[in-house]
Amino acid sequence: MFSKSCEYAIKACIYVAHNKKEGTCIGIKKVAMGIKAPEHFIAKILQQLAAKKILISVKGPNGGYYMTDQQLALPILEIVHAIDGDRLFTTCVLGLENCHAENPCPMHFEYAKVRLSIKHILESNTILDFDQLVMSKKAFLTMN
Amino acid sequence: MFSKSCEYAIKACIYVAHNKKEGTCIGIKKVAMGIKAPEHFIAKILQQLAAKKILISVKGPNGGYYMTDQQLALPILEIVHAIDGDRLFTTCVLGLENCHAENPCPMHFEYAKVRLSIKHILESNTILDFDQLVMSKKAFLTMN
DNA sequence: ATAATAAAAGATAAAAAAGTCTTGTATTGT
DNA sequence: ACAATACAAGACTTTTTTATCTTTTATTAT
Repeated sequence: MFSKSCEYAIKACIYVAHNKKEGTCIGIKKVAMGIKAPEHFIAKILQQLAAKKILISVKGPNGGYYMTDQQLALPILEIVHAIDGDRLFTTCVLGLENCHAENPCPMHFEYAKVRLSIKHILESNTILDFDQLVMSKKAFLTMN
Repeated sequence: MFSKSCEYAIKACIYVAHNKKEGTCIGIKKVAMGIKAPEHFIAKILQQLAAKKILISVKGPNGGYYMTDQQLALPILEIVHAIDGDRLFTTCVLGLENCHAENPCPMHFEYAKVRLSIKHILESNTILDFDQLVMSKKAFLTMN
């Protein structure tokens, strides 16, 4: 479904979202620990997300990453797009080069519905939504 | 979603299904061409499928693979299971080690529904069903 | 100014997945 | 029996993905 990078990206955003006060940063090391991701790997992902304006980076002592209220309100789909592009919604489930309604693979139409419901999940949930689930311990980013 | 091997496996089964008369085989080369898959790669996949009794292999001249009526009636899910195991239905969409209802990731419950509808597609369509779609040109295994 | 901190960036390495090649073995038509 | 055919099996290579390491640059507190 998602690339490993994208999984980390979603979890990292939720984790950064925990620090809501604007201007207060959370460093890479804490993020990496908090979501159990390799530090240098997550560093690159956060850079990409910052480049796509999904979060804000601050250099220097007490630097790190944070999110504005507007960014917190972004749907999870934005993160997926930033990291994996649109391959999730465009590549054929059976690997056909250019699978579409006029030249469909046997699963095309049935899978199209699945794709829509995935899209709906990613569109209707914001980063803040998932953060609140985690804050209220209704969901988790790691295992206990 | 599926591994490349699994994509090929599904297409190969549908292609082999075209030859319905029991005892009449289709060789690896024809299968590979018919679904545009690398010959040696598809060979291994067909071996795995034969080992799992999803199709039958025949050695020697005029040998190859064929399917019985019972095998034609198998749901696509059987192929997926044979090649990819159950990872599609068990691994967490956000990569958590052991994501379940008591320790769910933020997407767990919503994605569970998606998973069910994927499972439903794979259970309710047999190899023969997809073969008939292809035979009647309502679906394709390659691009035109 | 200087030292400490932390992200940025690029190079490198390890692991996994996908694809290829070679050799072996069974089967069948002649 | 023999040669041709075709699957079987394992080794090997390539590509892609994931992860790590090193150096650079920017920022800030002292």
